[in-house]
Amino acid sequence: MVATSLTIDLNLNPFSTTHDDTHVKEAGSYDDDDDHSFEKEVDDHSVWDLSRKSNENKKLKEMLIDIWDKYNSLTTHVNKLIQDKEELESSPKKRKFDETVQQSLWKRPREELPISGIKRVYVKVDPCDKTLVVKDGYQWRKYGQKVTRDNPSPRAYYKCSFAPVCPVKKKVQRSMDDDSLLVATYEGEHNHRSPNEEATYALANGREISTSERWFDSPKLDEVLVEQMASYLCKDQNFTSQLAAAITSKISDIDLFKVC
DNA sequence: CGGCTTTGACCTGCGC
DNA sequence: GCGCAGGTCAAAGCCG
Repeated sequence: MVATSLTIDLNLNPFSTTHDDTHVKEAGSYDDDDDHSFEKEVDDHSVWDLSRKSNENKKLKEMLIDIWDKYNSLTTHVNKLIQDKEELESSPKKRKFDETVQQSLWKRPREELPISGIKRVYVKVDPCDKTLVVKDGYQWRKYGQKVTRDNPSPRAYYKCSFAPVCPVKKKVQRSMDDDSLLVATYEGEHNHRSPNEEATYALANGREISTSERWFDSPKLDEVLVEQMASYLCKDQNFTSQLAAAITSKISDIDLFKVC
């Protein structure tokens, strides 16, 4: 597993960074009778500061994209590991049973299944939560629910909201062995970006996503994205310590201005 | 009012 | 051909 770490120079305080020092000194050495020169210098400083922040903003956006890519690849990797582990732990008899079920599920012999067309994803959920919802970034429309013979838990059938343009279907059913595990089976490949990827893409291009450009216009999307990013960043001690330092520095500077 | 979920009915494939 | 089981349809109801 690859450990991910961030080194972020937030530069939240425009007067505290090393390359700002000379500028602050110059600004502080003006005579009172040179008002115009001082104003011009303040304007220059604002423009320069704006430009610098704009560059930092751009860098942060690039980092956000990178983080999101890493998050996606890690999720895929974890799912694969869980799947491998389950296969190893299951007895030969059970494995044979699973294959029989898998074949009957899709009404096609296993060897005829497209290798990348069908994939299973295991999602840990609260056992008390009886809803068959797997949050995967895409929007789904439920079109059926059925209790199957081999599992007392009902199976939910979903189509991608962009059907018939997008042919992807998914089935969600609680695992027989583990009540807190949902098994999502995907059929087909999305022929569009996920709403999360769409948001990240738009962010990277430095523009808002217009309603017509969004694959779907859900206010929950931003919320989910922000939560995921916040959760990811909070796990990085380097980031949190630098953030704390930057905030402390900013607060002390504000206090300093008040005194002046 | 539009979009989504629910749920019973119907369709389809497979084994006997 | 029949019965069974999984998969899909579509009308009704719900909700924001």
